[in-house]
Amino acid sequence: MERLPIGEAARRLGLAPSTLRYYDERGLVRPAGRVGGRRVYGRQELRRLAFLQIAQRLGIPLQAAGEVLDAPGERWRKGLEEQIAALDELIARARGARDFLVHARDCPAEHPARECPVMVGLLDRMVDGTPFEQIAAEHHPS
Amino acid sequence: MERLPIGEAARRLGLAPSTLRYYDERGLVRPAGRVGGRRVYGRQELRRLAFLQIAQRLGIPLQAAGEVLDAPGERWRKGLEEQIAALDELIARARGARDFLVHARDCPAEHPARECPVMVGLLDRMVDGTPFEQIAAEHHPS
DNA sequence: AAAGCGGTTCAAGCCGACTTGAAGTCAAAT
DNA sequence: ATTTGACTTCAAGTCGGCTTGAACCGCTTT
Repeated sequence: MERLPIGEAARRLGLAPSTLRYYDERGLVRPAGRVGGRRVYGRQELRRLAFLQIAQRLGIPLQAAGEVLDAPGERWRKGLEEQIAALDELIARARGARDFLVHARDCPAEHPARECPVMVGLLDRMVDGTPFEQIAAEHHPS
Repeated sequence: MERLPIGEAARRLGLAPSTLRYYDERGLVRPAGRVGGRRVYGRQELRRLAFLQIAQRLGIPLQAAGEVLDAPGERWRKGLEEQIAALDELIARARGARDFLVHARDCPAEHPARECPVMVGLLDRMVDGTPFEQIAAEHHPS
């Protein structure tokens, strides 16, 4: 059972040791134990770190991710439902935005954000209160 | 030609007036002008704000979004290419993560993050250095 | 014995994106 | 005449997520 010192654990996940200390302090990922006062990390902890990394790259706050990770049975599943819904929304928005940017890129106007009628029209709808989510969804019906 | 005071402009976009002042100060969105010392916003500025809103919700830093918006012709298109690529990556990651969470949700284990073999296996691959992008891409080939 | 390495704690600093508070201006409504 | 409301500036505060710096410890290598 390999138990890695902080530096090695951090290296594996592409993080700085200070980050792991910070996570420890915040109670997000506590080391498996201490050996001579030094933090040592095991598989479980590395997995927790990996999980947090994924969550974080998707814009989920560390706090929320940590809670999902610690929630038992039912609560865990509920937390996941929320995150899945959030991801579905994110994906829809991203696809809408992508189409939008692709259009902008292909538009012959010199300054599409000012001249392109499609782009301007879309922005104007936002200005008039239509949430981007909706515009994105229209253009990209799930 | 309607020129809205800061409060009205902010309301239209669901922002706080202080946010618009902040954007002005940072040079991201300057009001169309001043009337009696007060900021007034026109269509162009509202569109800029809408654009920044979209960008921001996708995790693009304000600075970057503002630069894309101001870049002329070729540079604009280059900036867009980058953002489109970034979005493609984001979408791929999000879809991978979604599958991952869906699996976790459907896993009968009490604590999937600890017990579910698929989940644990995935996390372990990350621990061993495989970037999540790659794992996500495998599971969700574009 | 001294230097280097990798850890330790604690406090402070930094960045982005704002928000909040204090003090003032101005026009319209009571 | 005064109060209300929306604005102005400027300085400072907040929050998340770290990083940095100072001082120290214990082991190994030179």
